[in-house]
Amino acid sequence: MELDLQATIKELIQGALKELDNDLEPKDLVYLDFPTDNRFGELSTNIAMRLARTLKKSPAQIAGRLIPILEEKIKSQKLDIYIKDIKLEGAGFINFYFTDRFFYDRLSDLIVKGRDALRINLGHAAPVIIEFVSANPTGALSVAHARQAAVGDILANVMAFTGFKVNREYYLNDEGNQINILGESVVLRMKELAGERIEFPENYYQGDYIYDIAREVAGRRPQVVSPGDFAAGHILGIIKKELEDFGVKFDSWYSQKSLRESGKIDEALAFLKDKGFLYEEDGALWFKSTQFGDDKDRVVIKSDGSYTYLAPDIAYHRDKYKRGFKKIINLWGPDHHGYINRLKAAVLALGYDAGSISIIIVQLATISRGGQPVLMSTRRGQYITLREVLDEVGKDAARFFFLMRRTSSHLDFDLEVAKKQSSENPVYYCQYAYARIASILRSSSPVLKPGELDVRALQEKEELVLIKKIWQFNSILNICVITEDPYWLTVYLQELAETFHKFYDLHRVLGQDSRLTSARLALIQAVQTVLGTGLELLGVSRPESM
RNA sequence: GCGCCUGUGGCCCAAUGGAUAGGGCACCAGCCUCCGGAGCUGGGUGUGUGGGUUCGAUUCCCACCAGGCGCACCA
Repeated sequence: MELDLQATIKELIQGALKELDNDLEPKDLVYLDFPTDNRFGELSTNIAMRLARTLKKSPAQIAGRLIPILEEKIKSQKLDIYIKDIKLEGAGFINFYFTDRFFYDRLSDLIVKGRDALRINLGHAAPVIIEFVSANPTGALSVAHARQAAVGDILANVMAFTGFKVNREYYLNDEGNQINILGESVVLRMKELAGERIEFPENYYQGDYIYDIAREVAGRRPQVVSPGDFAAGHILGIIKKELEDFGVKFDSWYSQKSLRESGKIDEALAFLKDKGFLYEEDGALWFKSTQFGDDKDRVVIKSDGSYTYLAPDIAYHRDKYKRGFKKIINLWGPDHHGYINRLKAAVLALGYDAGSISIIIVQLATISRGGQPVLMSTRRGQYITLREVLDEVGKDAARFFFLMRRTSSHLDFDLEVAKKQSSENPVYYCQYAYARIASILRSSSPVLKPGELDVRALQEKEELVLIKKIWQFNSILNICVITEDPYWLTVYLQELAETFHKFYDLHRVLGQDSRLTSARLALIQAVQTVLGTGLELLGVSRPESM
C-alpha cells in the first residue's frame, strides 16, 4: 500500500489548525521534524510553540485543543493502524508515535518493489535547467570547478529521481576577450618556438599547455584561421574528457557565439529598451538594474560598441525561459557573488518571477595533503586541476568528498584522507557496508514472496532502528530538494552505514531459524537498496566486494 | 572601504529556529572456534566577544575581533 505518512500528517495538522482558527493560513506554518531522540516518537511538530504568540495562548493550551482534533481525524480515517499516539512533550512539541506495523509495512513494500518504492514525486515533471561549471575553455578545470561539477551533477540526479525533468547545461564562453587573449597567447608562443624574442604579458595564459597548442597550430598552419578558436576547441575537448571521467555528463552545451549570431542578444536588449529599462550615458548603453534591487546600474554595451558580459547573459537567461524551463538553477563560484543582483534584476526586468531562479554559490574548495595546504596560483597557471585530483584519489572519493560540507561552506579536501582505506574515509565506510551485505546475500538470497516472509520476526532494537533509518531516506531527498543542496545525502548515507554496522556486529543473519534468517536477509537487502540508491545518486560505485 | 563564507573539546567537523550541542582523529581499555576487524563497545568541565529578536539562538539581526575569498565599460 502506498502511503506517505509524513505528508498525510502534515495535511491533518493543517486541517486541524483550520478547525481551531479559520483565519490561520497553515500552509507555510507546519513543519515536521525528526526528533533528536527516538524516545520522542517518529515525527515532531513545533506548531503549538510557533502559534503561541499569534493565538495569545500557551503552547500547552494550543496543543491541548489540537491533539483531540488530530486523534479524532486519525480514528475516522482509520490511520490508527499506523499512528498509535500523539503526545505533548518538552517545551511544547507535539510528537507522533507510529505503530510497529507501519514500519513493517514500509519494509515489506521496499522488499517487494525495490528501489521504485523510494521514489517520491516532488517535481511533477516540471522542467528544470541546472547550469553549472561553464568554465571558459582557456585551461584545465580547477578544483573549484570540480566541486561545482559534483554538486550540480548530484543535485540534478536527486531532482531527476524526485520527479523533475532536469536538463544539465554548460554555458560556453567561446568568444570574447578571454578567447582573444587565449589566441594571442598561442600566437606569441608560436613566435617564441620559431626562435623570435617575445615579451609575454602577465595577463596572458601562462600554462605549458599553450606551448602544446602552439606546436599543433604551427603544424597545420594553413588550415587554422583563428588560433583562438582552435585553442578553445582543443581545450574544450580536454574539459569534456575530464568531466566524463568525473562521471558528469551534460545534456546541452550552449554556445555564446551562436547566441550572438542568432540575434537573440539584440532582441533581448530591444525588449528591455521597449520597456524603458535602458539608457545611454558616457557613450555606453546602461541597464537600469537599480530599479530592480541592484546597487548600481550596469553597462550592457561599452563605449567601444562591444557587449559586456551581462548583455549575452540577459539574452541567455531570457532564452532559458523561452525554451520552456519553469525553474532555473545556476551554480556559480564565489567570485561571481556580486553578479547575482544584476542578473536577478535582469530576470525581473524581463518579466519573470524572482522565485523562478535560484543562484547557488558553491564555496571554494581548497586542497591539502596530510593537513598541509597545497598552495595555488591561477595567475601563474599553477593550480590543482580536477585531473590531478581524479588521478590521485579516484572518482568515487572525489565526488563524495566535494559534497561533505554544505555547498555554502568552505571545504578542505585532504588528498591523504581521501586515499585512505579506513574508517577515516567515509566513502569506504559506506561502500564497505554495501559490500558486506553483498557478501552475505551471495551465500543466501532472501525469500521475497510476502506470504512466506514474516518481517515481524525482526524484534531486536538494532533491527527496528535500522528499519526507521531506511524510512527516513525519502525525507532526506526532500530536504536536498528544498534546500537545493545535495550535501545532506552524504550525511545520511554515513548514518545508515553506521546503523547497519552496529546491527551487523550484534546480530547474525545466517544460521538463525529460517523465519528469522529470511526476515534478516530481507532487511539487509532493503538496506542495500537504499544504500545503493544513495550511492548511485552520488555517482559513486557500489562494489560487490572490496 | 564594501560584499560573501567561516569561527563549536588537543585537532577536523555535525546539528533544514527546538528537547540532555553530536561524530571522527588522536589517546586509553575491551570484542574474532561464528555472515568480510576497511567493523563494533566503553571512556568528554566545547558554541570567538558584547548586545538584540524569540516561548526557545550554534543557527536569525546589529556591533566588534580573527581567518579565507571577491570587489572591471573582464568573463
